[in-house]
Parts: sequence; C-alpha cells; structure tokens
Amino acid sequence: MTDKDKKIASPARPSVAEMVENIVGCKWSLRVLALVRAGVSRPGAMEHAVDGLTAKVLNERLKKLTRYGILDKTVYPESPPRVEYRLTAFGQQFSALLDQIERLEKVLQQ
Amino acid sequence: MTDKDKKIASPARPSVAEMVENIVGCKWSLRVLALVRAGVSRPGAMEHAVDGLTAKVLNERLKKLTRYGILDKTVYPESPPRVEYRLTAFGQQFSALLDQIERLEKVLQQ
DNA sequence: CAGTATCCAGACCGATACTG
DNA sequence: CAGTATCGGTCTGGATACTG
Repeated sequence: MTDKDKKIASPARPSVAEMVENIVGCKWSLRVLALVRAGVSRPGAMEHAVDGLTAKVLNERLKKLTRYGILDKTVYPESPPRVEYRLTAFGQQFSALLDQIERLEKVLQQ
Repeated sequence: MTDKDKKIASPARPSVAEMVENIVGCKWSLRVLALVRAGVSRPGAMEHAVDGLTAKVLNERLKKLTRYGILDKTVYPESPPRVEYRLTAFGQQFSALLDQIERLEKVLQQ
C-alpha cells in the first residue's frame, strides 16, 4: 500500500475529482475496473487476463477501489480460498466513465 | 518535462484510455482543464487562480494537454508577451469528462 | 488461490534561480 | 509575462520471496 492510500484511510468524504485523480492516476486501475465490469471477478483471473499486472499491484488497486466504495469484496470460506469482487451501485455509475472514454476513442478515430 | 512526457513525443496515436491515465494521473491536470474550459486562458491567470500550482508544473501540464490535441496555444508577439490557451474541438469533447465527474459528485452527496 | 513484505530504480513535483 | 534548468525529497510500481 502506498502512502497516498493511507492518507484516505479515514476520508472526510473525498470529492469525486480526488477519487478520479487518485484512482485513474494509478496504473492498471482502469483496466481492473473494466475487467470487473466485464464479469471477471476473481483476482487470479484478473492477474491472468492482464499482461504485466502483478499480484501486489492488483491487490493495491482492488483495495483502493473497495475503500472508495466502487467495488465490493466477498470471501467464500472454502479451501482453496475463493474471493470475488463486484461493482457496487456507485461503482456502476462510476464506471460509466469507461463508456465515455470509449466514446472519445471513436471520436479520435474519425 | 518528465520522462513520461517524452515517451509520447511522437505517439503511435495513443488510446484515449492512455491519455486519460497519463493526463489525469498528473496532479493539477483536471484543475487546469477546468480553468481553460471556464475561460481562463492565460498562464499567469491560471497560476494565480490555483493555490499551490507553480509555473513549472503548469507549463508541463499545458504542454502535455497541447500535445494531446486537447488545448491549442496562441502566442501574440507583443511586449510583454501574451499567450492564450483554448480548448480544441476534441478538447471540448474530452473535457466532458469533467461534467460526468460533477454528475458523480451529486450521486455521492445523496 | 489470495494476499503480504521487502527492496529499489525511476518518476513525480515542489522550490529556487534563471533567460528572453 | 512566459518559460526553462536544476536539484532533491517523496512516491510508484515491478521483481522476488514469502505466509495461510
């Protein structure tokens, strides 16, 4: 975990602009968000799906996204352990940013 | 200028996702973008408007936003020199991200 | 499988001083 | 006023090794 992360441990309700800066500014965040949105819910699957993404960084991102109320974490007490991440209601709205980015992508391709 | 900046000097058309990561990841970028959008076009005015923003960092942001085709720079050959930055057509669409952020802000406040 | 601890090269950005 | 050069502390994130 980074120091930046620690600073928002007990946030005075960070603004969305701060969230966006802090989340999007971190490498892999958008990728991870897109994966969860696409139904890839398990960390192992995410790590496998994204070339170059390591477990350490992935966990940092998942933690941050969870702390911001964008993702929801579920732990199933099995062996081997199974964990799933899902978008929260707010996370679904937040991830609409991905749609707008995609829209801009098309603008650029013309 | 940072090394990250140099890498996109001759871009193979960076994706919007990369642009977003690279721009939003840089502190002050959203603030600067919002200022230009609000009609604050001169660097001096921007520096004066944002507490904590220094000329060096401001120029790095303006350069990057210009290189990405989001801003347009105009130099008036006067003395003292006058410079103005404006949103390009693409920049206007890009800065719609700010609207969505503002929308999310309201979602969060409920 | 999920998650953490440690290390460290390199990037970021704030301060300062400077040019045209 | 606009912009650059340089320095230096801090943070980032990739590699590796490890626990439960």
